[in-house]
Amino acid sequence: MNLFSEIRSLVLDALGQMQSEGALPEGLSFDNVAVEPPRDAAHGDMATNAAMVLAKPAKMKPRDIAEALAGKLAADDRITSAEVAGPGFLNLRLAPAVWQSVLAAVLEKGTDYGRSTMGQGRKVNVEFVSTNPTGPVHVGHTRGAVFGDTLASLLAYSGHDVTREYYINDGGAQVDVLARSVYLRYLEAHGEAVEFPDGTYPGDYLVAVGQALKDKVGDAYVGQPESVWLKDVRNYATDAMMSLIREDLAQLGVEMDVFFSEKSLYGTGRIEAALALLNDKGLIYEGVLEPPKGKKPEDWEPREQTLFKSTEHGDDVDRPVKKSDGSWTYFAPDIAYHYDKVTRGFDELIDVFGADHGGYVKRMKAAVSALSDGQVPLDIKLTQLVKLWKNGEPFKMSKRAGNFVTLRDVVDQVGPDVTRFVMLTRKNDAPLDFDFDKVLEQSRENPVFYVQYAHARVMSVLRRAAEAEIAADNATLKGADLGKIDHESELVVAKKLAEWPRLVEIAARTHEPHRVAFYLYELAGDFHALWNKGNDVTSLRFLQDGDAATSQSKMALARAVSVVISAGLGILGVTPAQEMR
RNA sequence: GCACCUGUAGCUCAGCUGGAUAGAGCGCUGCCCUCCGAAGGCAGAGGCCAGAGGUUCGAAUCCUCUCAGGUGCGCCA
Repeated sequence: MNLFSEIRSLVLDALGQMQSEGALPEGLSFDNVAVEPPRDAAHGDMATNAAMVLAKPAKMKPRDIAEALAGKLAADDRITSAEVAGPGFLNLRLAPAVWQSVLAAVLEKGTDYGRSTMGQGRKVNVEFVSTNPTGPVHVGHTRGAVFGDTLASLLAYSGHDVTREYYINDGGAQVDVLARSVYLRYLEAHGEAVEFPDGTYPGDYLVAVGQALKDKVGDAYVGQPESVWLKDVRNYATDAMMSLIREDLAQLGVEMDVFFSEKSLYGTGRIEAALALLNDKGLIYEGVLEPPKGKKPEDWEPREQTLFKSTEHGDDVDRPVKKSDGSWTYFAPDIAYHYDKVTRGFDELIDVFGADHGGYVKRMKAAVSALSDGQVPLDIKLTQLVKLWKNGEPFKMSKRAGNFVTLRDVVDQVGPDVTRFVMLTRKNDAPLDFDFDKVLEQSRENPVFYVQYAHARVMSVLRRAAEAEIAADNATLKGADLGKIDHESELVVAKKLAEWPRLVEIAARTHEPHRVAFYLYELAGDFHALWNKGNDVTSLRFLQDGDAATSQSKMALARAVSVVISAGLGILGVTPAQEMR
């Protein structure tokens, strides 16, 4: 139930009537007619721009249309007033019964209130994290992990058929480096003194892998050349890293549906097939790229390479798919991978990258556009850097993990719920400060706390009701007399709840899950405000001494708040607090 | 040099794909606890939405240019 679309339907019906009565010309498009909450609540509950949007095509004065429309709308018993304002806005006020019906809907549908069919079951693939299988997940990837996972949940909640996917970069030179690093740890496990030259991974997390390798193969690889052990060690090490990464993600509550191996694309003809398709479209050629101007690489020399004509699909320059020695660039398997996603029948693709991959956006979009003949949209979301703070200083990690802060470092300190929520307190394309002290602070400044506190307060009320022997189970609250919820301060909260379904659709459409976190903060604020008014105005308290019926009505409102908070936190992957400790 | 992102109150940030007098937290000023948890709430001051043009009934939002910060730019992934 989305109240805003209901009222919009009402407006469109009224406009249709006006047409049939000749008060409005035929053939107008109502697509741009919007019904929104006005920026200033003093203007009313909802506002429509219908008159202004239609004035020009109808060749009428906006105020004339608005006046006529107001007359129609005022006849509906949901509308208590319809006033023309400003250049032609129509401000609507809704009857308390409408807001009470919102509460009833929340209690009836539970956390499914707000669920939308907007996605119409469209298949969406969300690829995220996709960190190299060479070590643990670090904080930068953590933000992408939370963002991607939450976006996936949000899309599922709004009626999409979502697949969460991880692309394992196990096909390039970095996994050879990993293998050599593990080999050194393996030698170390045999008691040899080893040094880690530049370009290897010195992190402590490989110690256990080297030991495990020793336990598995004994001394079979000691003193042997790479040709003997490299392939085996590489496979062994990447498997070990992937299980490490899965554990890290599990700590955050992230579960992938598909792990897709880059390696599986090599030697199977799949890269060749994808490029052959591009070639058939005339988008592959041999050529020489210009050096980047201004910042010329020292050792630049022109070389002929196999290039993808990405400029035909919106890129700035054409991109190489083969190195000058004839081997594939990183881009080539990526093309094949995205082609695979297209052939799996997804209606829409989403990639979540770190900001340092911003340079790949245009070429990836160009590739998908070419491969799907423009049929499958690809949205690429970039997550900006996370800066960690502790005790007022930038937080740096010991060298143990390889000189970076890991997901586990963060989760161990503040827990998965706080980690997830805080990662969404900024929109994805703004940098994020993560302050270990502030995120655990118990104040309004800390949105996690503030939202959880609101939920805990509702739970507290329900517990107290039980102590006072007032029934407060869901069935009872559903049957409560919502007509008693009519004080302006209470209706403010109900109105906020009415916005939830609309917010879900906006957040899903824009691929911006942070909107959910901000909404919950606002909802919590409205609820806390009402709670505090109960200090002065006893009739606003949720529990009314000796009046079970009224208490149950008030608790129905409180319960509705907790339901929507639960639904929102559910999308964010955060567990609602039952009490604050 | 080019591309992408960012620029909104003293500080940290929202701002509904173009709506009305631009919002919140912190900080500042003044209030509210014999009262379901004050871990909270109420009120006030504080703005050239980086700057300049343009598009239209209407711009923080769209277009162009400029300035400032960030991230990248073939033979790494």
